[in-house]
Amino acid sequence: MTAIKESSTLNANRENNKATCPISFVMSKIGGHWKPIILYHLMSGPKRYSELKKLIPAITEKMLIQHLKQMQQEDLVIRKAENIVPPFVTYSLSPEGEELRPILDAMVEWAFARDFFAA
Amino acid sequence: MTAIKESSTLNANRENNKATCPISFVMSKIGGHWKPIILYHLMSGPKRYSELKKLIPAITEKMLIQHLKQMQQEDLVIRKAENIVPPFVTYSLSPEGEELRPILDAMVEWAFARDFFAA
DNA sequence: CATGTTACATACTTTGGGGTAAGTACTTGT
DNA sequence: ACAAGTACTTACCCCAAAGTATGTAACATG
Repeated sequence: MTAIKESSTLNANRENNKATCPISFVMSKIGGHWKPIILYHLMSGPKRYSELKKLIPAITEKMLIQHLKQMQQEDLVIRKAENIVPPFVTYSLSPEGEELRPILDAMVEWAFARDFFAA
Repeated sequence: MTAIKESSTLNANRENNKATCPISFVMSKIGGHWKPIILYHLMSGPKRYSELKKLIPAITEKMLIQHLKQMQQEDLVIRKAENIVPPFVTYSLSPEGEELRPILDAMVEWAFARDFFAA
């Protein structure tokens, strides 16, 4: 989880924005390159780690678990592991994560109302 | 606007995500450190360049115009300049920018429903 | 006993977003 | 003549997020 240098203006700004702008606050939770995509796929139901990998071919395993862990720590997703071998781990939206739906839905709507046309 | 290296996996991924995930598509428009804050302030009405500066003390002038220009190019904000000296430039949400309100409002609501308590 | 499967971990490198600092144009006030 | 105000521009640097590569545990199966 790669420690962050305290006393960098970068991070100071980030923290300040999170504390003073609700939009930035949300962005700090679901922003970045991969979190949106992971959330998007989890919106259609719980998924195995390997399923997410297949659904998001471009993502590296490092990025996938890194963000899953972060979102888990922030109580946005739930990790459920069957104690078997080979492992069987399922990720799903937590109740708090489910409450993101209005936001995510609004985004999807906005995207499709514009020049976004996915397959 | 600092040219971007073609053939970097970083950017290739970004482009791919924008094209395949509506959430990422929206994030590519309103993500980053400053765009959310700028939009947040523009939600309460048109603002002068200098007003935005005062409202967002931590932002540098470079970042402010950079993002204003980007959002202007993407038709999210409108720039209106009176032809006087000293200059008088006003920024406001475009019609397309206004359509972001449901998203932004949902974010604000989510933020306040959680551990976010701004002044 | 070697190979496959699943869900990770970790050291090292790259890169692009953001920060710093300084300068510009044009006019008004003193 | 010089400072002040407004809205920028530009060159240079830094660092944290993302990418690359490789390794691990624990069993199941041929």
